[in-house]
Amino acid sequence: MTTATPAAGSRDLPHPVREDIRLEAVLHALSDPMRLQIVRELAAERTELTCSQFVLPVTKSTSTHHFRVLREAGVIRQCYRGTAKMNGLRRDDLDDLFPGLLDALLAAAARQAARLGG
Amino acid sequence: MTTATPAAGSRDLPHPVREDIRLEAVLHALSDPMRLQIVRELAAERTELTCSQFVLPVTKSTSTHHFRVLREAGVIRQCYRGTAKMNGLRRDDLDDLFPGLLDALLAAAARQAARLGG
DNA sequence: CTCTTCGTACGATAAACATCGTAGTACGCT
DNA sequence: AGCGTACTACGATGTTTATCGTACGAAGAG
Repeated sequence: MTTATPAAGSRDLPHPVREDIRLEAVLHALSDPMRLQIVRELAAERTELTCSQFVLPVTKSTSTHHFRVLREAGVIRQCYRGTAKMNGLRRDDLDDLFPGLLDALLAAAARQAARLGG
Repeated sequence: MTTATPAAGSRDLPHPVREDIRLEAVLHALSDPMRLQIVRELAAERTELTCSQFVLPVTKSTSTHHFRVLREAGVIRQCYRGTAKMNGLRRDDLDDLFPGLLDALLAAAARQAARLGG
C-alpha cells in the first residue's frame, strides 16, 4: 500500500498528450448536452470529482461512455483513487492550446442555461 | 418581375431565429473539419460567398449537406442571388447570444491550423 | 428555346453514436 | 475469505451522420 509504484495498480487510463488534442474532437465532445453538463459541473467545482458525484439521467454504462469520450478528446483527465475514478478538467492543457476557448465555452453554456432555464 | 412579393421567388430557406440557436447545435456543426473550414473561410473574407467558391474535397451533394447543417444550426445565413447561393456568417446573432465565443473558436482553429500546418 | 451552370432531392450505404442490460473486475473493509 | 461499492466490458439496438451517385429544378447566356 501507499507504494508510489510507477504502475500505480496497473489501472492507468489512456489520455491524449497535449499536442494531440484536436479542436474538432473537443467541440464534438462538448456538443452533447450530457457531456457539456459534466464539464460545466467540473468547472464549477474547482476540484476533481468522482463519476458517481454526477447525477445524470442515464444508466451507469452510458455515463462511463460519456466520460470516456471526454477523456479521449482531451477535455478531462481521469485516474483511479481506490475504487473511485476521479475526473478533472484539463484546463492547463486546453488553455495552453486554445487560450480563452474554454472560458468562452463555459460562459456561453452558462448564458444559455440562464436564458432557457429561467 | 422584380416584385417584392413575400415569397420572393419561392426559394426561401428555413433558418432558426436567434432565440432558437442552441449552443450544442453550434458546437456540433463546428466539430466537423469540413464545416469548420467553411466557417473559417467565411470569417476570413468579410463578405458573403457562394457555395461554389469553396473548394472542398467532397462531391456537391455532400457540400450541400454541410451547408445545410451550418444553416440549421444557426451558424450561417443562406439566400439565393440568381442561381448562386450566398453564405454569410451570422456573426450578429452569435455574438449576441454567446459573446466572444465565435472569436474564441476562430482563434482556436487558426492556432491549431498554424500548429499543425506549419 | 437551348445550353450551361449552380445547386437540390432522393435513395443507398457504411460508419459512428447514444443508450441500455447483463455480467464481470478491481478495490477497500471487516 | 467474503461482501459491498464503483466502475467496466461486451453485445444489442435504434438513430444519426457523412458520403456518394443520379436525376432533377431554377436562373442566366446565347
